[in-house]
Amino acid sequence: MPEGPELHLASLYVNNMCAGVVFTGAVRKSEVSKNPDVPFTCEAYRITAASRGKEVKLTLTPMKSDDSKKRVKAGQADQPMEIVFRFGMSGYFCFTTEDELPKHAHLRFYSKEEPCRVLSYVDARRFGSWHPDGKWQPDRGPCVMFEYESFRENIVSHLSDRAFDRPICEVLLNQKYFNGIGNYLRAEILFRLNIPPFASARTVLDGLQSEDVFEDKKPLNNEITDTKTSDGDKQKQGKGETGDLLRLCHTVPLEVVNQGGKGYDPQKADYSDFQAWLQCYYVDGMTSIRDHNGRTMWFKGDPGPMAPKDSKAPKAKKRAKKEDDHDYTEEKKVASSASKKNAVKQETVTKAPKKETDAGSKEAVSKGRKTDKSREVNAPQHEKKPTARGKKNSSAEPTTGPQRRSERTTRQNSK
DNA sequence: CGTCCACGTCTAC
DNA sequence: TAGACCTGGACGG
Repeated sequence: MPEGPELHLASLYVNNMCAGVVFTGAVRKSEVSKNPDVPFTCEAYRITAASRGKEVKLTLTPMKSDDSKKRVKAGQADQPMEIVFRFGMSGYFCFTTEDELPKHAHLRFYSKEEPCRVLSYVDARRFGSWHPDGKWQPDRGPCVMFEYESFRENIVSHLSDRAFDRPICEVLLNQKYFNGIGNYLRAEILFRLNIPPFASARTVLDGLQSEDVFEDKKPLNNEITDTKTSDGDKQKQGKGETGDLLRLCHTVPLEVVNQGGKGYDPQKADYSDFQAWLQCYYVDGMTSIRDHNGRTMWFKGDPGPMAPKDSKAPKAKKRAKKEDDHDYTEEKKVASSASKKNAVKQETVTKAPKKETDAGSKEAVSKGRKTDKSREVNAPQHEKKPTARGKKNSSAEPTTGPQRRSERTTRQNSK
């Protein structure tokens, strides 16, 4: 759910769902949350939202009342309050009736309706946070989607920063420069330009200008153009019709925003559109290894010179999840309508069968459970292919559906 | 039932 | 550069 596009869609969701809605009372926090209390109580207020990179800001605005001039009741807010949210791995906003409150609704705003509805910040894993100070996190850079010019300028003018000493795929997750880019976006962006994920960031970015020379070019074109125009070595990416790396850090997230979350029918909201949109992340036939921070990097072809030498390949499972959680597409609609859970889309990545090279034995993974990341998995050196696991359906390709992208499992071995 | 994995930061050796 | 912080879904036994 939460990379720049999802945070922005969340802000649109709040603005759509809460337009015209009057909220009242105190802002309530769940017992279990360690985030700060939000000291705001008001007889009547409205809520609006805005996003910047991977943050969303809610503005609570007190409404004027006849007696507002006279005396605001003690403890009642008369000034707007702003709260900045970061979504962690599982945060999202949801507007429901009180009895439909989802599990893990950690911060709640109650409407004045009867029966009332509640705008909730929901976060199962609780990695997300909110900050009543109302400030965008100071060290985060300009939004890749909506502050494009300053985003470019910020990078071009700081290329000497040691932060760019690292592989481009790791720098893309540095929010000081790429506010809004996350794990699926970095894979999609690098894949489209055929940039080895572990190529030096500075080398890849060197020479790019603050001004986007593709500015008035046509928006984008999904062709993968594997034209591979790279005869020479100096592949200064950026040719072709898509634009340079920085431009894609802007346009690719916007493609997700423009999908609006998915189909036209909010009730059916499933994630097949999003899955169909993915060209690399978690896509069958692609390769994946863990970067130096233990995050899985999906790509195709040459990993690049700075690839972790010991590099481990992530397991290889199946996948039938939903990428884009939460359907922020619904325009306002009565929250009470029955929403049936339609079956979730299944299908998916069956790992390509491969010969499992690993010796199996080797040093046992003595460290037991670690944490979210950094699992030591012996990687078959040559082709690190995730081991195959059972395959489910999906074998035959429906004549109609585009399904999993590129069935061209062309294994373009690097060498 | 147990293991592995997940759209992200944070902070402590 | 490791953990820490969390819950839950998909699989495997």
